[in-house]
Amino acid sequence: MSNIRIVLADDHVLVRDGIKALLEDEADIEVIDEASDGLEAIEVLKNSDADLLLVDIRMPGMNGIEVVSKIRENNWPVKTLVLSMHDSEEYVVQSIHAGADGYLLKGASKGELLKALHKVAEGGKYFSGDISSILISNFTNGAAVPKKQEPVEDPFNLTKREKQILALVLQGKSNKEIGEELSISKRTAEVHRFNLMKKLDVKNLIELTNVAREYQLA
Amino acid sequence: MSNIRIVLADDHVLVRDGIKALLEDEADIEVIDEASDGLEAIEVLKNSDADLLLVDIRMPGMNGIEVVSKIRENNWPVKTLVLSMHDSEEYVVQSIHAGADGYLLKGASKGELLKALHKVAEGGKYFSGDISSILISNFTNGAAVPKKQEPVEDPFNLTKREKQILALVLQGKSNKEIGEELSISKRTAEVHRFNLMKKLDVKNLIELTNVAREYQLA
DNA sequence: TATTAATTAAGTAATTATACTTAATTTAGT
DNA sequence: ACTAAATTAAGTATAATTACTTAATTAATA
Repeated sequence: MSNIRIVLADDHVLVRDGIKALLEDEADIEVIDEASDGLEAIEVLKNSDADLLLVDIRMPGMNGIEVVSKIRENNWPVKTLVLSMHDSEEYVVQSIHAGADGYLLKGASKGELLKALHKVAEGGKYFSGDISSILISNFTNGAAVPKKQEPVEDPFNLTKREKQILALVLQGKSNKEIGEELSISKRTAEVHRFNLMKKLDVKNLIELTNVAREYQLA
Repeated sequence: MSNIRIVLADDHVLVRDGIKALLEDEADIEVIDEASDGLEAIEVLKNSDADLLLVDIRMPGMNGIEVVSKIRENNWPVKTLVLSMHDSEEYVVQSIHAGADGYLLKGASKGELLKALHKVAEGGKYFSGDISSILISNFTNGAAVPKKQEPVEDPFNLTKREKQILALVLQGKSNKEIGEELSISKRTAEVHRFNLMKKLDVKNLIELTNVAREYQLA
């Protein structure tokens, strides 16, 4: 197995140096870059082939959780291990939601850090300590429970024909196919599609499907 | 502190008797009633001033989770501790969602049962064993919905880059925008998109979003 | 190191969608 | 019956996607 290439992100030089020192004599771990805040971390990651980002939660500008979110949103092939000086319930849950691969509480030892790094680098998950209680409390107090959305009255003033066309669009049909299905000109279907986009204020199909889903149109 | 008044619900007499025997020499615990299925449990609870329902998941008619749901729905002032002979992820999550105050796995000892009973009776929560991994896995796969969605190993053989492009496509980005974002040619983005469509065997964006959602790709 | 797999990117064409505008017909409501 | 709204459809242009092929350059793995 190859080396684990790590990027360190923490706003305290001392902390970074400390961690580097800890990892110095690990043959299979390599700190290839550092960042002192979230934005810098993003920049660094863009131009690196790091395997893993070891990131502190609390940082100026963009915090660790936001960095993790960004990474996951864009599907960058980097694992993320979040370090926290606080075992706040909030942060743990947020990190998990953001898609972090692991979470280490402040009390973590060197051994635990190494264990976590390896586990995560291999594609696993690592969450330190007894966070089940934290998770459960969050699980039960509704925060993690998806609220059921009430059926919103279509606020877009779609006409019947437009709804009809929308349904077909959402089935992946092309304007030509829609035209054939409804026995109208393909150009007419185009117009309807155009008007739909305008009314729903979207600029592409993806947004259209999202809005349609959200408002349960069609 | 007053006694803990318990109602036992389990379809096996033997199990009920066993638990009663276990609790017999506990001064502060009192089994005030029993039920052999879910419906009976509901009836019994209506006409009692029990503090806690100790209920098995698997029961004829109405199962333990449904009973818990009913109790929570109607806001009856009874704590609920769910007993499970199976440590299925499914049940744990469902129980928590239903609003159970505690969950005991089959491996639980007498000591653990007592601990759980006291904790729950006091208004706390008790979840046995290491269910944090269960919770996390359920927590992370999107909504904390108790739907049984197997952790389908992406059967499409998408490469890292392809997953990355997929994420951007699903954000409604055009090939040009994707190219700019990843600092590659728009033509390259086109190729990736083309390969994605082929691999996922879809013929338009709509199907792509559906498949991606279904398999939780990206 | 050898070899496969992944990423990159250009070429060529055909098809589709986007972004409007204008305007002729239906339909529907008052 | 009158009017507004809805449906129809064409014109014009640009942009984007689809559907391939070929092929060079990295990475990863055996």
